[in-house]
Amino acid sequence: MNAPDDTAEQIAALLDGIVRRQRRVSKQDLDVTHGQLRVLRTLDHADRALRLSELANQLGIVPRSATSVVDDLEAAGLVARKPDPDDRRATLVALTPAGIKLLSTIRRQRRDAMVSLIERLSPTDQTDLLRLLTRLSSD
Amino acid sequence: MNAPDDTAEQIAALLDGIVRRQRRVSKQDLDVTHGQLRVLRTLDHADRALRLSELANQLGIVPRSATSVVDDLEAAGLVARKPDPDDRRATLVALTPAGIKLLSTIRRQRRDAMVSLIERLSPTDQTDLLRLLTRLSSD
DNA sequence: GGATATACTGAGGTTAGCTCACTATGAGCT
DNA sequence: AGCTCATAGTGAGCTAACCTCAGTATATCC
Repeated sequence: MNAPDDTAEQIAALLDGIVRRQRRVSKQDLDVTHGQLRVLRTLDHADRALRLSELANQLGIVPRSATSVVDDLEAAGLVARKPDPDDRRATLVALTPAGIKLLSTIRRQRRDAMVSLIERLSPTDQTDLLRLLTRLSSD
Repeated sequence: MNAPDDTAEQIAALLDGIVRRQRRVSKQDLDVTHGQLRVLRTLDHADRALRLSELANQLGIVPRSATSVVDDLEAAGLVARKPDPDDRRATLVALTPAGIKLLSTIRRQRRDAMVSLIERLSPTDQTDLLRLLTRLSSD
């Protein structure tokens, strides 16, 4: 095992460990799962209703997987489905007032473990990290 | 949503996305799963047989979860269990020659998607990333 | 108007965890 | 020695977050 490999393996292990640990912690005191929170954030970020397939695409998952998450969020009253007036095959998914409220509560209380962990880095370090991770994501 | 929150949320999303995507890719052309590979690497890194509970601890999972991964690896002939001579309650887990060989094949062929992705960063960037992620991991 | 493509969902599978309860063994106390 | 309590591993069974494949409804294109 030479040095560069070792560094890369260490980074891989850290990335993995951070995500895994935070994901586990995050569900402990939140009433939504990590996957559900990702949907809420994506919808909020888009600032409009998204088609289910659009949502799946932005989440990097297949549409069928998005269906299930949206099912659960809809049952919890946090998002609502409505038919797309332009295409009767499609379904639009939008945050409900309850969903918007929950999201802002989570943000205000820093209940999102991953985000609050990252916020412990200095702004400069956050910028550096963002740059490096963006490079890893591109492609 | 103010700017710092936005940066942290972007970082969180990237971290999550990178790990998720790479994990999915990694199982496509490897004959071991991501979790199994983590065990092989941990044993290799330790350079000795580890107790099941020690292994679990290093992986950041509960012992019961390690049992299952080791079961599968043992069935594949990549690791072997043997009783701990010092404590008859304990089991030691060690890489078999086949496990060592597979691990070196994976490394030589850069078949580990996450590691090869990271290796596209310059050594300097890798060092920076390692530093930042280590800060996120500590605690 | 018929072939082909696209949007979603039902059914069912996998990975990577988890808890809870049990057995076997070790360690400490009297 | 005997009793209690702790520790190591595992069986049983659960969950989250994905996946594929097949099916239905609608749109589009020739």
